[in-house]
Amino acid sequence: MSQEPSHHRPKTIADVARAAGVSPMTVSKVLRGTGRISEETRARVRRLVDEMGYVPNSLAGALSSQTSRLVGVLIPSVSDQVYAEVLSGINAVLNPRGLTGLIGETFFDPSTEERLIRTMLSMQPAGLIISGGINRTAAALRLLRQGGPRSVQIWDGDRPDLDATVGLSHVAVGQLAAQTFLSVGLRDCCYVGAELARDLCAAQRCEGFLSTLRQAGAAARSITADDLPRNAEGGRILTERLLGQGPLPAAIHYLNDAMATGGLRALLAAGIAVPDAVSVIGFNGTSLRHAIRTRLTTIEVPLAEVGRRAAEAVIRQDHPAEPVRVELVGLHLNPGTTVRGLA
Amino acid sequence: MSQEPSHHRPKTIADVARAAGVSPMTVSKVLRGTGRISEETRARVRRLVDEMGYVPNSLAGALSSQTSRLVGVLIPSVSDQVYAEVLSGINAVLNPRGLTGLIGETFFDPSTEERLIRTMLSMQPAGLIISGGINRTAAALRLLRQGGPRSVQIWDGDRPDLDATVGLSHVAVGQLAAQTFLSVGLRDCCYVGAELARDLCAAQRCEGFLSTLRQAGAAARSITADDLPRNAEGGRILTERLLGQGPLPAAIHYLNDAMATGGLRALLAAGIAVPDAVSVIGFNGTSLRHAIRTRLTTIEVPLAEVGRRAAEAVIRQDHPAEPVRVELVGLHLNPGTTVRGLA
DNA sequence: TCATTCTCTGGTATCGATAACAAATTGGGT
DNA sequence: ACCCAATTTGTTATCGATACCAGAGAATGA
Repeated sequence: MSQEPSHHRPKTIADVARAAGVSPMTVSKVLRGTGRISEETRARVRRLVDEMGYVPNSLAGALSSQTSRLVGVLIPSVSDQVYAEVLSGINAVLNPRGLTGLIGETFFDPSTEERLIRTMLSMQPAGLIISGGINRTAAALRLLRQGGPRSVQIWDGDRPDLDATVGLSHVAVGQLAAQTFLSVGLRDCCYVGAELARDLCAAQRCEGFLSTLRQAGAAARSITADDLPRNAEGGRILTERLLGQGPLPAAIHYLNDAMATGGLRALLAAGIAVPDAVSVIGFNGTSLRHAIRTRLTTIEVPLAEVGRRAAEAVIRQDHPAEPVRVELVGLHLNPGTTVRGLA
Repeated sequence: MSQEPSHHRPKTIADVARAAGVSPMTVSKVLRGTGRISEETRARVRRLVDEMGYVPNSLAGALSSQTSRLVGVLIPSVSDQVYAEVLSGINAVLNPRGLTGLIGETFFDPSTEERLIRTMLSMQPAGLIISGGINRTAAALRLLRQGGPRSVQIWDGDRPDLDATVGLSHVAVGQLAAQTFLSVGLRDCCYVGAELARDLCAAQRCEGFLSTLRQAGAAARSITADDLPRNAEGGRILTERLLGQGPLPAAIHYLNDAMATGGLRALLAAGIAVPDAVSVIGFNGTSLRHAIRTRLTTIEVPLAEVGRRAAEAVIRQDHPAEPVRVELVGLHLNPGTTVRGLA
C-alpha cells in the first residue's frame, strides 16, 4: 500500500553508517557497546537504527566473529511433558542472555540424533545440550569430540558423557520405587514400560527396580513392549495384558505418570481396587500431581532445574579442557494415594 | 589423548577441496547436489568429507546464498502442553526438510515478543511462526511488515494477521461450551480463567461463552485473576474463591484442562458432587483425556495439525504478495463425564 | 612549543561459503 | 582434421558484519 513498489533491499550496517555519517565500524561498535564512541555519535547512531528499523544480520556477525548466539538443544520429544519442562528451564537461562535455542527432536533414535547433531554443528552454535539415555552412534560421538563447541549431556546421570553432565540417577529412581514398596511390605512387584530398548534411562530405572527387589528376596518381573506408545494408552494396554497373565502383582511401577494413569484406568475398569488390591508408583508426570480423587504416588525430579543448570554449564566460560563435570539432581517421592499403607 | 595438542582449526570446504584435488566450488556442488559433477569426483569428495569429519558452516552458506534453513517459532510457553503439541507439529514438518526451529517463549508479554522477533529476524530465518492472541507492539508489527521473511500467525483465528494464519475461532469455543450447557438445561454459568488481560484468545473464549449465554437469557458471570497461574493450582484457588462468593453456579467453563482439574479437586474437597451439583467443561488438555475415574468433559482442537499446517504455510513457495490466507481448524467436544445429562 | 597520552573513528582484510559466469575437456558429426 | 555442443570444473566477486590496527584530534605535561 505504500513506499517503494516492493523488494526494498534489507538495510545493512552500511546504510545506517551512511545515514549517520560515520563508518560501518562505528555503528557496529555502538550496537555492541564495545570500543569508545562519543555519547553524541552513539545517540545519533541509535536514533538512526531505530528510525530505519535496522536489524543486524547476526549470521554475518557470527561468521565474522566466530561466535554465534545459538545453542543447540536435542531432546527426545517436545510434546513429552517431562522434556518440555527441561526445555523450559533451558530457555529461562538462555533467553535473558540473548541466546536462542535451536530445537531438535530425536525420538530416541540414534541416527536421527546423529543427523540433528550434524545440523546443529553446522550452525556453529555456542554450545550443545543433548539428552542422554540413547545409544549414540560412533559418528555422532566423533562429531562431538572433534573440538566442536562445548556439549552438555542432560537427563542421564548414570553414564556421564560429553563435556559436562546434568541429570539424575535413574538407577536410584528404580531403587526408590522398590524400597518404597518393600517398606510397606509389598513383595510381588512388576515394572511396566515401553520402548526400553531405545530409552536407556527407562531401562536403568527398570533394572534398578528389579535388582533391588530381588536382592531383598522379593518377587520382581516386568512387562514391556517396544511398539507401544509411552502414554496413557500404552499403560492401559500393557496393564490389560498383565491382568490376562494370571496372578496379579501387589505393586506396579510404571515408566511414567502418563502410563500409570492409563494403568489405573485399566485396573479400575477391571474392578481392581487401588491401592487396596494393587499399589502403583509412577514417575515424573508434572501435570498429574493434582489429579482428581485418585492422586498418583510418584517420584519427582526438578525438571526445570536440570534445564537451567545444563544451560548454565553450556555457557560457562571456564577452561575447556577441565575434567568432565557431573551434576546430579535429587529425587522426591510424592506420597499420593496409590500405595497401600504409605504415610 | 591424541592428535595435535589442541585447537585443530575446524575444517573448511577449502580443506576438503585441497584433499580431494578439486576446487571448493566443486565440493560445494557435490554437497548440495547442484550442478553436474562426474560420479567419480562426487564419490571421492564424499569419501573425503566423511573421513575428515567435515561439517559445513551453514552460517557462511546462508550469508552467501541469502537463504537460511532456520525458522523462528514464538509461542507463549513450551511447558504449556497446548503449545508444546503445536510445536511438535511444527517440528514434524520442518525437521524432515532439513529446517531447524529457533524457539522463543513470549509468556504473553508484548515487549518480550518484540525483543524475540528482533532476535529471530537477525538470524535471517526462512520464515517466522508466531502465536497470536497477544497485543503486539507497533514496533513488532513494523518489523514483521518491513519486507522480512514470510510470517505465519497461529492459534488465534479470529483476528487473522501477518502473511497467513492457521488457528481456530476462540469465540466459537466459548459458544460451544455455552451451547453445551444450555442444551442440557444449565442456565447459571461461570467462566474461570487467569491472565485474560494478556491472553486475548482466552479472553475471546470467555467473551463467546458469556455473550452466548446472555443472548439465551441465561445467567453468566466470570471469575478471573491476572496474578494466578493458569494451572491446576490457579484453578483450585479461583474455584475456592468462587465457592466463597455465595450461591454456586450450575456449570463452570475453565480456561484450560489444567485449571479445570484443580477446580474439580476444590469442588470435591468441598463435598460438591460433579456433575450432579455442578457441571464442568475444560479446554484442550491433551494429557487429561484419560484421567482417572472422573473424565473431564472438554473441547479439543487438533493441536499438532495447527503446527503442521503453519509450518507448511511458512515454507510454501508461492507468490509472496498474495492475499492473507486463513486456515481454521475444527473443534471437537469430548463428552467425558463432568456435564450432567450429556449424551 | 613540542612531545605524549587519551579519546574517538575509520581502513583493510577476513570469516566460509555460493552465485554467476568462464574455461577446459570430451565426444561426436561431417 | 575441424567445429560445435555437451559435460565437467574452476575463477572471481560477494554476502554483512567484525578483528585488528592505524590515524586524526584534543588534552595534558614538561
